[in-house]
Amino acid sequence: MNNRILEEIRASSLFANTTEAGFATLTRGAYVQTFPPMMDLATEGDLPDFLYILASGNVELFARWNGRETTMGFLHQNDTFILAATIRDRPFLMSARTLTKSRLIMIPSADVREAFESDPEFAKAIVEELAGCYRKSVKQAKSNKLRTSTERLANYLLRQSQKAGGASSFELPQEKKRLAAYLGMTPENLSRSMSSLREQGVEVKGQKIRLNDVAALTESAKPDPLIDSQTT
Amino acid sequence: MNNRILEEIRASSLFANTTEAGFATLTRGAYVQTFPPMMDLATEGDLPDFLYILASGNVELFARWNGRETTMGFLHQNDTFILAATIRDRPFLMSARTLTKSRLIMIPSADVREAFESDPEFAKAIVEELAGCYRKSVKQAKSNKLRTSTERLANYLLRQSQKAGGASSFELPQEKKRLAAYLGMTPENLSRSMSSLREQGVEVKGQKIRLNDVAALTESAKPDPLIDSQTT
DNA sequence: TCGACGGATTGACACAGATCAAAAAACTGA
DNA sequence: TCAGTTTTTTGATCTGTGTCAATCCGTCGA
Repeated sequence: MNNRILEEIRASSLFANTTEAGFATLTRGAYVQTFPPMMDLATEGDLPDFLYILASGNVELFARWNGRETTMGFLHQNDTFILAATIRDRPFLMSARTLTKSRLIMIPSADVREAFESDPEFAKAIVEELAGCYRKSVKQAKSNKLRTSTERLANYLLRQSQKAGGASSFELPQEKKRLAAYLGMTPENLSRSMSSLREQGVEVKGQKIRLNDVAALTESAKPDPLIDSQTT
Repeated sequence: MNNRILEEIRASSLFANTTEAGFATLTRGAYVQTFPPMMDLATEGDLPDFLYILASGNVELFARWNGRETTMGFLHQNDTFILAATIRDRPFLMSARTLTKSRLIMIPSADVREAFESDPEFAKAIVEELAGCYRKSVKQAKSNKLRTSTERLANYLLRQSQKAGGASSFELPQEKKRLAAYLGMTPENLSRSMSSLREQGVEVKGQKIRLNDVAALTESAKPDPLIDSQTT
């Protein structure tokens, strides 16, 4: 494993404070692999062999039941997945696929569990990460149960604007049909919801979004830090 | 703090393997308190002062947004709550209230964080617990997004039957209006869904449920271990 | 025992969102 | 560049679920 890759792994917040010994354990069997778009990385029900860390690219988490499929979330740089399954050595609850060409760091599950036992700093980072994942999941559940689909969309747009440094103009990071599934609606209704938000200054041109009246949108979307804040 | 209470705390799986030193840290400021029904224990947005462990009774987790309220979950004996918030020292995302008279063990958040740092066994237990909470939350999200309300109810009934040791007859552990909120539907529709499940042998008499044809109900509910299994 | 209250059920109706169909627009790859 | 494919949009319609209102039921305290 070459140094550039080791440094790349170190940079991930999960390993920032890991001891040298713990880091050695984690990287001895680790490797980095590049995947093409639309490649399945993990399938729900399988047992975890690796902990994945997304070094670059975009990954979709999704789940199926009874012939239906929905999007559970999107992963971005430095996000981990399969962590809870790895810790408990239980089957994945969600599947993952690349949306764009992606580079993934893969660490054998057994090594993660060993480093967790031996390195308190790593254990602490794991707990922070896990608590963050849980809190994100609770926020999503609240959003889905307490808001209508248009309200979810409006707040999603405000969060994206936030993420883009408060820019009033930004690009949707994925196709609309996936965004629709993520927000728990059909593509047809996403399109209609976008139109209905025109009254609040939302302008859509392909993947480009422009918020012409953030104040009005905020007024109607009523974002709540206990659902929408990024800092978990 | 008397011995009976200490033993009670020890019995909770979170502390089973905790070292003596860690246990001392956790219990030095801990106390046990009994609350009457319908008492608010925590309010979303507040910062965690204590980690709560439910020694006996029933507690409801709920959340509000924009004047709406929904039930996020029910807690039973030995369940913890506010754990993720305590770990990250972040505001609660959910509120909690007692449904029945309940006894709660309360451990100061600072002591939890200290024990977590100093006792690897406790840290391990925390991670297991947290991973379990996260997985439960993901399962709920899948259920809500992939199933219709009647499907959610049918699978809920099968899970309850399972919990009752596979008994075909059992009691709903809470009022129907709370169950409805938990399942993401109105009380009116819960009632109608129950009626529609009569065809699959579901018999309702007040809080008493009787499943006269588990095979037929299972056939139509299509339970999935990746959504419905209790063992996370 | 009775009355009062909250919870549960039933029916009528409204509405958000899904489905189906078709056209338009945006990509894809030779 | 252009055919072929996929995604997005638009319109029409349908369905599941929510809302409102009335009634029923069970519990509990006087």
